[in-house]
Amino acid sequence: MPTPRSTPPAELSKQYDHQAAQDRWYPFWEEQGFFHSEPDPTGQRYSKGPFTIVIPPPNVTGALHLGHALNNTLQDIVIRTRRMQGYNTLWMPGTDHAGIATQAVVERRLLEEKKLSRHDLGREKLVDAIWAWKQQYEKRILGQLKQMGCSCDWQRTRFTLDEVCARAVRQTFFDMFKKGLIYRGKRLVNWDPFLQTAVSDDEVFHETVKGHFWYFKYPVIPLGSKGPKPGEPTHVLIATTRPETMLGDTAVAVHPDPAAALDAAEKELLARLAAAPDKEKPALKQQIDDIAERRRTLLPELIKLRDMALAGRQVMLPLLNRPIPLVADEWAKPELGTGCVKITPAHDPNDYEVGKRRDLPMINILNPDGTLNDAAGPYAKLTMRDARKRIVADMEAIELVDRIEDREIELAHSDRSKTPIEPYLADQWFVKMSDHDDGTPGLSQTAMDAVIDGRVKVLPERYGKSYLDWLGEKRDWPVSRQLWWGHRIPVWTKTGGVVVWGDAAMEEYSSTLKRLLHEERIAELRRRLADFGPDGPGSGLELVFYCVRDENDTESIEFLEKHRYKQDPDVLDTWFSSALWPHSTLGWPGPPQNEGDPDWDELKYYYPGSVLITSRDIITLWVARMVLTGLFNVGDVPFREVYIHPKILDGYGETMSKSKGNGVDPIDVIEKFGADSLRFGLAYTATETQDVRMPVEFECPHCQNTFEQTKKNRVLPAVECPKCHERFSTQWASTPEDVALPRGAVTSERFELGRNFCNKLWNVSKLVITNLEGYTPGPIAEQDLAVEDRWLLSRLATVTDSVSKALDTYRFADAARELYEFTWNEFCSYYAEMVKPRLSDLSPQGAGPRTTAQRMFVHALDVILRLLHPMIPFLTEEVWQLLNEVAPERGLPKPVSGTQSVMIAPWPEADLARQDPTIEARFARFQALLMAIREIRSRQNIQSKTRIEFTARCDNETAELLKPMGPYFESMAGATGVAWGPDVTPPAMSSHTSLSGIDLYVDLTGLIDVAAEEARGEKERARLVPLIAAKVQKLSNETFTARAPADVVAKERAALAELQEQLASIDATLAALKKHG
RNA sequence: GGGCGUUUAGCUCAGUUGGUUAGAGCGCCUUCCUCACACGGAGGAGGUCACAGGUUCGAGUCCUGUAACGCCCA
Repeated sequence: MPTPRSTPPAELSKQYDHQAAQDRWYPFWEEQGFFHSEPDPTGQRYSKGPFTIVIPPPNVTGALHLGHALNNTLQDIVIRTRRMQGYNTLWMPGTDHAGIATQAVVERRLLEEKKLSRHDLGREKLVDAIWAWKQQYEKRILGQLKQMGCSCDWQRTRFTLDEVCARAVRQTFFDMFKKGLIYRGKRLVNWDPFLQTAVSDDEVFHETVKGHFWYFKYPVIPLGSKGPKPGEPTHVLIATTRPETMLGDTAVAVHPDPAAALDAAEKELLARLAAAPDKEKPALKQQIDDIAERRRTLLPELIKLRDMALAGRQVMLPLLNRPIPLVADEWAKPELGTGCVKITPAHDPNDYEVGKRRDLPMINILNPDGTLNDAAGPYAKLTMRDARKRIVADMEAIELVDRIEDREIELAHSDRSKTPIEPYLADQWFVKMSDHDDGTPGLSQTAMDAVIDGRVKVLPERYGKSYLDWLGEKRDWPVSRQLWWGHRIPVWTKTGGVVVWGDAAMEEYSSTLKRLLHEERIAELRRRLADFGPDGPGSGLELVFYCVRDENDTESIEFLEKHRYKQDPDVLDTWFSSALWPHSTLGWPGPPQNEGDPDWDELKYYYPGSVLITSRDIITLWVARMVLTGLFNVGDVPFREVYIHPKILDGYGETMSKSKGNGVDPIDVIEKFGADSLRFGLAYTATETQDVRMPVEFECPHCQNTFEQTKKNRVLPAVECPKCHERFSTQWASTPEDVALPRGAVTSERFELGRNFCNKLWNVSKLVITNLEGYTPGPIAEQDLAVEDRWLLSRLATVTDSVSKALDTYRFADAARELYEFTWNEFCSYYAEMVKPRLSDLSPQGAGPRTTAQRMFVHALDVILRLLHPMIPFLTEEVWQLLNEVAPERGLPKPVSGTQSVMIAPWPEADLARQDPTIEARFARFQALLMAIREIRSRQNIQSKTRIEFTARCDNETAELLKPMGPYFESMAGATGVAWGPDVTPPAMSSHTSLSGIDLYVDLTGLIDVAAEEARGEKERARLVPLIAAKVQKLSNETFTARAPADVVAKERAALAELQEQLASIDATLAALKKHG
């Protein structure tokens, strides 16, 4: 593809056309192959070696939002910078299948649109439907990334469910299984009865709902037939918010030392009371009184019950008439409720712990669909809700309900289906995270060590702590999900019926197995069989687990299935495949087996990656797991550095999300402001703090008016523009009339900064380009450099150096701010203005300076473009291509040909030898004087066309420095300097400003507004007098002069002298004005 | 309950190891559509740096406590 033509210079528009640049240059980059990387193991092409980033794969549940835009912009800035710096850069892109989230979205639509459940549809068809969704959103997401300008290696795009990733998942599971790091066990999970799957803790939200506390009496079973012992309670009183769970009760607990527990609770309350603010005191006192009351009324009975528990006594579970033990356990808090608590180990997390401690049976009363199972006896097949009604009624009928209280309850809901969660005991697969029995580090510890010893650096550092805290708990990782969309667990299980264990049975199989399978797998099978003796694991029904490594090992699978082994129906947690992302995408466990698989060399060349850039909410779920699987599978960390960037919040400090309606679609921003503005705006806000607030606004599609998005209007399906009063639709539009309205974009004014900056850069580029007539490339002789040239080269060296350093250390905002300041306030406001006279001097004697000016101007722009390219790639490319036409060879000290694209241009080197503090100081004086003249013009209301004259009283040295700047005062302030030096006489009618070391007088004969001058003088006086007083006091403080460093004291003295000088000269001016007035 | 963070101009944010008179963008006011740019130029107003103590010659910056807000974990 030939290089597309930029717009011809003569036709350059006043405003930067971002759309045209994006359309022109992205395809160009892609087709030139600039995004693609190939391994270069010998280092022939890239002496600096590889620089690798793997994308945090966005999930295919929905389109990208602004948080993704930030994440990917920062990655692109890093990768583009490194590419220009000469690294062999690979940015590995792809998407994540996000099992539960995606399946939930598709299921919900299925239900809404076709009134079908997943069971109506069946596994295969549902999975097909989800794949169709995935195709649609993957395309959308990758399209969004491209519109943002992301320079990913698209040829390598991966998806966490594709063949390459699946192979890695199977191999990892197999290896962990073989090493005994994966096991199956019972665990209480958050069961979503609607979706019929376990959901993780992260997918649960709590909501306060109105509920009740039911007080039930469980009869004590008397000893023998004589009835209760004298003084012994006949009933135990328990309170519950979920009466239906009593069907699964297997004990009632009482505290083992209720007196001590009350004392401890009281002591804690007293301590809190002592420290509490007054307004909280009454409530605490009330609680303390309550404990005293309990000690009198409740404690004797609790002690009796405790003794009965220790004696092994039982109570009768009403309705089911099942004897259950009284147990002594700390979970029963004597300061709360009735002091006794029913224990339902299979349906409550705390009770589950009690059950494990006290070795209680765990009775599951729930079917996966949320109805009760046979364990519920007469209540089987009822829903939980119906069962509750029946049970309460039945308990009342047998007079075992003591009382019912109203109460607010924190009820867990599934984030995916919005239905209440049922705690549910289920078989789950786990990855063992704790250390090994022999004391060697387990998976958690290896990942912790990598951060502790610095093999992985977490930035900003504080996030290393959350990583270590979380891993430090070494909690086993539950990896099964009862879903249909995901990596199926590669374990075949033989259940029920045929009970097979021990060597005899093994013999029966081994001859067949030997023919079919690897030796090591047989050994593994044998070991497992031996481990599972007659008592092991679980109920004894599931006995043999067989893990098949290779999905295509149809022989093994057929063999297993012929012998009535069944594959586990569950799939793996999405994070299991995401954890492998940094090495699976590079072809682990290679070498390649199928045509098109990534070459094994790639892992060797690109792994470990250089940096992972992500946001803080997945440090634990994802980052930690990538580190541990990387170490486990590859033997090395997945990346050297982790950079955590801030989160984007809306104007109210709330997380942006589609469900709140405050989400900003990056595409809306791109359409309105351009991708460059989006990127620059995001980089500008990416500081080291945790959050970025971004006020959100609607844009009316009728009149383009923008107005604030509020908590009220952001949930409306249609909004009326407050200006033109026309209506437009939002993301919530659903009725035909709302949908028919034009859609209003949701953006943020924060991106105006980026747009304005781009426009400024565009225009100064235009200025350069249109002034290059007759340009010839060549070096510049030192003596030909003007003051502003040397100043700019000095600044350019400094800026190049500090921007490079900022980008190296992920200080994106610093880099963006510095480039903004430099480009706008120095390059545009000063250099461009100062170089104009030379450029427009077409006389023969002007030819030399003009040539120098052109070479300088184009060089500076060239460097600025390269420094800004990673942040604003499209605009810089557009201008780069224009420069390639009008000044194909350019640059200092020696011109070189502009590269085919700015994205492959070399990163600017800071020429620190050009830093010149003297010239910068001189320039600063010039700027101060210039601004003072402008200020006088303004306060005297002098027309811009009116020329003025000024006199500067200063020392000879300053005069010599500033005199040569005369022409710039002419061109930039319309002012002529008529006299310079210590002995000048101010004009009779003049306006005066006192600067440090310079008294400026602007001749205002016939112009002066005396009142304005007096006002100004008085104002200055009012400002200076207290400053001087403060300084005098400071310097008369002997401890200050004695203890502060000498240079600080000297500085203060000098400052005081100067202030006093300024005050004196203002006083003189005021006196003169009075005389005239 | 534990951890992390934030609190600086009307709004959104900078402010490096404590050291001149605390900065920017937007908004606001005045003025100018002058041949790169009104998405612009020139000028201006606006802050007891959340609060209370402490360390120090000196605190927006360091320490302690308080309050409000946010995020993560339990």
